[in-house]
Amino acid sequence: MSSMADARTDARIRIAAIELFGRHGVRATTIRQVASAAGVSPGLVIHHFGSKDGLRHACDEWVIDLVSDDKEAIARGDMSALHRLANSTQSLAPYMDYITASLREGGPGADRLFDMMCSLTRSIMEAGTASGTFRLPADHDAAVPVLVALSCGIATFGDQIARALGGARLLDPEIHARYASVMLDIYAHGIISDEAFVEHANDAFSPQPDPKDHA
Amino acid sequence: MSSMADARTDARIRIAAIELFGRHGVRATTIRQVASAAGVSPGLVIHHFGSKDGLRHACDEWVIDLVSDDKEAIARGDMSALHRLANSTQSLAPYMDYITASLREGGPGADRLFDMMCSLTRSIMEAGTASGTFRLPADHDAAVPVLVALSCGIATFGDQIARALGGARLLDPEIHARYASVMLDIYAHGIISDEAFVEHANDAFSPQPDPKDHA
DNA sequence: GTCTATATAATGATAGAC
DNA sequence: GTCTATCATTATATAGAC
Repeated sequence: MSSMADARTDARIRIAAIELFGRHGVRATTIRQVASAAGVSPGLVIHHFGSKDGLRHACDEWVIDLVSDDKEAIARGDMSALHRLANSTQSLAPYMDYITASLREGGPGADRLFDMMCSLTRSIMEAGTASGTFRLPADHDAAVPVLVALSCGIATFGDQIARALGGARLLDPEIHARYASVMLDIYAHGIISDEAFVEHANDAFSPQPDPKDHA
Repeated sequence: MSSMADARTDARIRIAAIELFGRHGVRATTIRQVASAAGVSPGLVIHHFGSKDGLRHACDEWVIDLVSDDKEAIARGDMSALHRLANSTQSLAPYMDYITASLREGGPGADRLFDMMCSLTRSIMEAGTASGTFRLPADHDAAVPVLVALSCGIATFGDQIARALGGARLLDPEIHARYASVMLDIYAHGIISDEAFVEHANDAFSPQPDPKDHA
């Protein structure tokens, strides 16, 4: 249950990798850094995981299992829709940096991870829609990945939000209070108020690729 | 106005860099790749920009100026709020990959770029709120960077959205139509319908850092 | 301004001792 | 299982010719 003092060696390496991959990105993290953080030699990392790519694959699998377990646990419990969302958000929070880093890196592990995030989000949102707490757009298949991408955007660029508010981390109490309030407002009421213009608003989300450069 | 056939050499290098940095990330892109794409030798890239970091800085400055010009042009024109949003979205579309890549890399250029995106977004949203088209949350200082982060999330993870819908690119017509429809729905009506639970919903966006690991 | 050749540093991965 | 030592590759950056 504790950090990684009593964990098996391969688990310690994996924990250190998830931490560093999440913080600096997969590519920017070296095997030496992971080994150092785990308190082992670089050679041992290769011994256990075969290669850096093998290490990343192991991290992907571990996080995918975590999200999967999360989804099943939430499905079993009899919480309210908002409680389900809060539960999964808090449970995944320590790994959102890794999740978004892995998604950015791409590859089969990233795809399966995104799909699993969608699966979790769908089960939460559909249950909440049925109970009247949430209001998922009719096209569930499209709405779910969009919501996941929006949420990953917050996780990826949260530090910039914090800095724009004069802080360092989105989780700093004062910063986070303002963020949560705004986020709730947006998700509860939207930001487009004039319904008369809604039918014309499609253009706003249609960045047609412009063949001409601005050079 | 055309791509980069008739551009000055340093401009060609910068254009190629923005393209490759945006597509594969700054770190994953090598000077050799940029030089090859620009049709010059690796040494010439260094000659013009001093270092890879100098090249990235030049790209940042160029894109910052672009966003700045965009903001001023939009402020001058007498378009509707939705037209303003659509205009800037389309104008920035070819550079969103670079913008998000640079933001992820961090550093002073990234910070100034994010601030400029906020400045553009604020001017659009505040004008639209005044005219009744948009409904920006009361805490503008917090709402604006959140909206920028959400928008950057779509740009960063758009390929995953497309893949989840059976396509390859978010800009593919059928895929994009569904995305735009869902996005408009979310931004027009929100996704939380039960206002009675809104006051308890703060938890849903409060991922309190859990000191315990799941290992 | 542009190129080729090269120095230097860092990284992923291997080999073999303990 | 774990380490040290090392190889091979790749990348940034330099030096100097044209």
